[in-house]
Amino acid sequence: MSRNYAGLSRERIIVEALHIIAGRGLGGLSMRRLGDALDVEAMAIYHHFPRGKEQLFNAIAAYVTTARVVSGLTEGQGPPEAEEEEGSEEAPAEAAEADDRPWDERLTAWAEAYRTRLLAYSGALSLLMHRAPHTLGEEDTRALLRTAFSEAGLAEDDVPRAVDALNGYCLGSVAHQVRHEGREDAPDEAEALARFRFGLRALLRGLSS
Amino acid sequence: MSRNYAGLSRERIIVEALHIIAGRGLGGLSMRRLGDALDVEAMAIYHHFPRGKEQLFNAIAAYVTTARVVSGLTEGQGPPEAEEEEGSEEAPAEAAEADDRPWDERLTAWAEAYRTRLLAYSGALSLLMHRAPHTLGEEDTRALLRTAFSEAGLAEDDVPRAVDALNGYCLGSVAHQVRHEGREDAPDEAEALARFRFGLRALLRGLSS
DNA sequence: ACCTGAACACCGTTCAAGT
DNA sequence: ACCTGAACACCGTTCAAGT
Repeated sequence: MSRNYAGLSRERIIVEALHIIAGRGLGGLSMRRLGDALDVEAMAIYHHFPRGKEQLFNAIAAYVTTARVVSGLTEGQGPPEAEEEEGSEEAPAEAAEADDRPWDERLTAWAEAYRTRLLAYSGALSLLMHRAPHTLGEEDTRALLRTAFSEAGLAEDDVPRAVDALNGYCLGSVAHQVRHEGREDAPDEAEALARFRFGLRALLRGLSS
Repeated sequence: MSRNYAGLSRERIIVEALHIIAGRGLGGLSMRRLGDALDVEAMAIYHHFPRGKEQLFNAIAAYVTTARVVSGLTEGQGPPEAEEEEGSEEAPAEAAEADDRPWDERLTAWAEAYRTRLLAYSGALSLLMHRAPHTLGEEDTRALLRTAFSEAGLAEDDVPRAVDALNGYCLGSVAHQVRHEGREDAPDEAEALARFRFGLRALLRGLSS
């Protein structure tokens, strides 16, 4: 086989990797398998992720925490992945049109969207456990949450605590759900969503009182 | 080298595995390295975990969710690991002496102990993401939490939702903290604990109102 | 710049064998 | 029952080479 202009890109690699993770689990993702899926020798991936699998994992974690979920899978916007020195090719920022809904509706909407995203990439959930990507998307999110909690009347010192509590609740709820998936006593998605909302309402009520 | 009565046991293997995970991360745990640490050929481990690394991971997850933290590390009680057919050699059940403190104190005490345990084994946190061990310890815990929430005056249908919310919050808070560890803007352990308590109080207040 | 192909050290697991 | 040792298929990564 001669030359192969596979038209590889960070995003294509990440999306394909998420496909494999969805199908065979995180342990089923190998550089060679990923290469096969991309019609490329495994080593070609190293040209786009010079620091190898670790860097790919970081990029996936960044992608999962900032990509938009459109259909059943992916169709996200680029891999932000600022990661140390790199010049952070960032996503188009989504217009961020002023949202005039009350603070609790904004927080609820954000939380449910975040939950949906985490659930869509649940196979990669454990990657998020040890990687907190430094992306603009994350900063935007924190700003959004901080503003909402300020509007809710929280003391200045309490705002970052409330932001962390909400983040923790969302991540943990999805983890708890995925963790029990496939068990006979596991609730179905409808009940899981009901439970998520129940706890979310309680948390927001408790935080603002 | 002739015979080698290494005195291997499930518990010794698990504890040693957790040592390696603490030192080199989950990715640094290999059967061969684990064998070396136990002064044994890697293949000896398969006699105690016939289904290999997957079974070992399950056992570690079960251990982490039910072992007691004594000193800096481990010294937990045996690997419960009911796991499908197996006859569930369970831990001695810890006497479970009647606790007459009010419900919110009991829940707070449980949550903080759980957090401490998760933090002590934070390297194995991602193992918990896809494995929910079926142990007596877990059942005991759910019973304890259910009772407390019932005492708090929750409607019967709301009790399991509250239990899940609390579980999710604890797991997610630790995950969120570990995720940001080593980042320059990460809070220290004192502030992390303060944030955990802040969110926990809010959640309990919201759940019982 | 982008991709290949051979090579190296390491990995999980099986299987036959030892005591 | 408990452990060894060789073997096999697979893995991540490096490096020199091709275009």
